[in-house]
Amino acid sequence: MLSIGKLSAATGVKVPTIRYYEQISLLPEPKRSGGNQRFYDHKALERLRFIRHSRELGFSLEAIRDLLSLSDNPDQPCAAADAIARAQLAEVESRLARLMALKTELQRMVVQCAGDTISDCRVIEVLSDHAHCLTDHLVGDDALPLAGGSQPLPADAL
Amino acid sequence: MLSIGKLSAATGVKVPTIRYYEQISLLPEPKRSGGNQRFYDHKALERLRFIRHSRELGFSLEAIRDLLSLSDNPDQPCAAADAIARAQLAEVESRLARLMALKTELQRMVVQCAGDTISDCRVIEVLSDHAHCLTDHLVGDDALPLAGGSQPLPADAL
DNA sequence: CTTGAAGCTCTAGTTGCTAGAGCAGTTATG
DNA sequence: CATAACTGCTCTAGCAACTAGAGCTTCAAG
Repeated sequence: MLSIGKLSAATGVKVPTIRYYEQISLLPEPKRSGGNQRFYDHKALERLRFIRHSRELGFSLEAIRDLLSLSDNPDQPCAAADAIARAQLAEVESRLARLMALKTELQRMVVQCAGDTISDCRVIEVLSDHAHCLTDHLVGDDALPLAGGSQPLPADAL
Repeated sequence: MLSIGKLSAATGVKVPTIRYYEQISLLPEPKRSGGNQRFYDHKALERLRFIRHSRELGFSLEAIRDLLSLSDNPDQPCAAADAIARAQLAEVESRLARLMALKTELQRMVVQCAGDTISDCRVIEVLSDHAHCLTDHLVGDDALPLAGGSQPLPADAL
C-alpha cells in the first residue's frame, strides 16, 4: 500500500496530477485510511504507469481512457487499440512534417540576419511577409485554421 | 477601411480571434463606425498578417508581442529579434528530436501488433511497460516533468 | 421595408495540468 | 509527551490560445 506521495515517487507523476486523474475518473477512487488519506495498491500503480507511459508517447487523456478500457477487457480483439495507435502515429507524422518545414524557415530567417538594426532585420522582414518563405508552412488545407479542432498531442510531449 | 469580416477574410484569422487579440492588446483598438462596428486600416492589416505569420512559425503570443514592439522601433539593433528567433528555432529542434523518437516507438508498436486479442496485443503491452521501448522518449532531465514549465509552441503549430 | 447576414458583448468551455489558500493528519526528534 | 516539520486534504482559480454559444443590434441587398 502506497501513500499518494510514494505513488508519485514510484511513477514520476506529480501528486496533484494523480488527484486530477482521479477527479476525471482516469484512476479509480482509492481506499482511504483513518484520517482520509489515499492509499494505493499494486493495480493502481500499474494503471498509473500505463497512463504515464501513454502520455509520454503523446496520447491524449481521452485516447488513454479508451486504451485503458480496452486493456481491462483482454478478450476483445485488439483492432481498436491498433487503430488508436495508428491514429497517434499519423498525428505524430503530420506534426513532424510541419515542424520540419518550420525548422527550415526559421533557420533561413536566423542565418540571413546580418545583425544590424531592426529596420533591415531579416527576421522581422520575413515575419512581415510570407512571400519570403520557401515552404508553405501553413496550417490547414485551405481555410488555414490557425488553431483548430483537435489538440491531441500534449504541448509538452513534443 | 475594412470591417472585421473583411479583415478576417484578408488575413485568414477568424473574427473571434481578431477580437481576442484586441482584448489582450496584441492589436490596438480600432476605430468604430456609427453603430459601434470595428473598422481597420492598412496598418492593422499588416500587423495582423505579421501576427498570423509568426503564429504559423510557432511563436507564442508573448514572443510575438516582443517582436511587434521591436518592429515598432526600427532604429534599435536587431539582436533581440535574432535572439527570439533563435530561441524558437532551438525549441523547434528539440521538439523535432522528441517527435522523431516518438514516431519510432509508435511505429514499432503498430508494426508488431499481430491483430489478435487484447490479451496479447503489442500496443497495450508496450504501453504497460517502458522497458519494451528502444529509446528514452522521456520528457524531462531526471525528474521527468511530464508536462511542465514552458509551452511555447502552440499545440496546433506543429 | 423587410429579411438575412454580419456585427456586438458577455460568459463559459476546451486540454492537461499547476499554484495557492487554509486546514488536518502523520512522523521525527527532543 | 510535546512540538516541529512534513505530508496530506479540499477547494478555487489560473495558464495558452483560442472556440462556442446566447441574445442582442446594425447593415446591405432586393
